Amino acid sequence: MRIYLIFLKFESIIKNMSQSSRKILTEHSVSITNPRILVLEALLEEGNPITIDELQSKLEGNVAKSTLYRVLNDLKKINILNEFTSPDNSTVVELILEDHSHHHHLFCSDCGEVIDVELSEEFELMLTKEIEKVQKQFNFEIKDHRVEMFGLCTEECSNCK
Amino acid sequence: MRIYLIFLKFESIIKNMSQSSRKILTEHSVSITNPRILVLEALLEEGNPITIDELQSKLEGNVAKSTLYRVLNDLKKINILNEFTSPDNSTVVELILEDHSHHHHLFCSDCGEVIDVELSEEFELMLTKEIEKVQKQFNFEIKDHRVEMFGLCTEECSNCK
DNA sequence: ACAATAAATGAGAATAAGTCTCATTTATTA
DNA sequence: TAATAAATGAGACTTATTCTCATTTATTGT
Repeated sequence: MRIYLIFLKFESIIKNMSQSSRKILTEHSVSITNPRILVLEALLEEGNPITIDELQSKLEGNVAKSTLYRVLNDLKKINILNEFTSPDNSTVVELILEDHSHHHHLFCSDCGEVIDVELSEEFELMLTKEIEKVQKQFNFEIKDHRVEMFGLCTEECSNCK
Repeated sequence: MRIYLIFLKFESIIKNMSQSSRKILTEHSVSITNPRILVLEALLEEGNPITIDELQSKLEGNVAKSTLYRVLNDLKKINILNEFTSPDNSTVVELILEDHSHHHHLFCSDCGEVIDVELSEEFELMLTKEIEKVQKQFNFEIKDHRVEMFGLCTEECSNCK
């Protein structure tokens, strides 16, 4: 009975992933296709920034390479995908979910993991003020910003294998 | 006479570039070769982050492509070159000079220019505190950080063409 | 200053990430 | 459900970067 309940819960998570994916696509008036659902599911399941390589292996050959890149570009176009480069020069990709607020990135130079980090409101406020100064100084209109932190996970770090 | 003095000054800047380049190489016990001097001179002359493409055209074919990449890797190894990727995915490179203090980057999504930005001491202090918190939270040893700002230069911006 | 040795270079081949093409398949809509 | 437009897969193509190897250049000890 217990196991059955766990199974039900698990199944509903899977179902939700697929439903969330579909919802995301319709909300952005993008046609619902299998590769798009698979890519979105993989990204939702990961829930963290992920390299293209990792994404490709998650997809287990179910989406052609050309299609994968096309789908990622589609997601970028509707502004729900963030793409950046890790210090070891691999392309990292992550879904921008409404409920996942503004965040920054922590890179482990050892295992390559990328971790989402939220900084204090107090800090963000101060950063906003700094950015205003920079805008004036350089006559820029700053649209976005990001703090990147580089380091090493220590032995006990649960985020790294 | 005036022109001659200007010429002398100009010549001494050039001479200094070459001498600085040599100094940098000897200080890091890296053998002094023509391509290395040419690349260092180009980077010193630029004084700002520069894309590989721009660097290549500055070198006017005087350094082979393979050598250019090798020299850049040499400079990275001795920790005097910083490499990162701009939002439009081109590789950007910049010399780390002792006198050029800790700084951040401002990217123009329009013209692609990358500008070095220093933020206030007050802000850096606060960021350091935030980073300490992150270190504890994720059991990380954070070695470096960087604030990236993305935006558009306005029409009057002197940094963009 | 010079010869011997080790290191660096140039040219182009090799690799890998990402894009493009085009014939086929799939989704949308009327 | 058929017609049409859009998306896909397979692999060719492009471009950034690395690698290879024969030749050139720098370094070192004499």
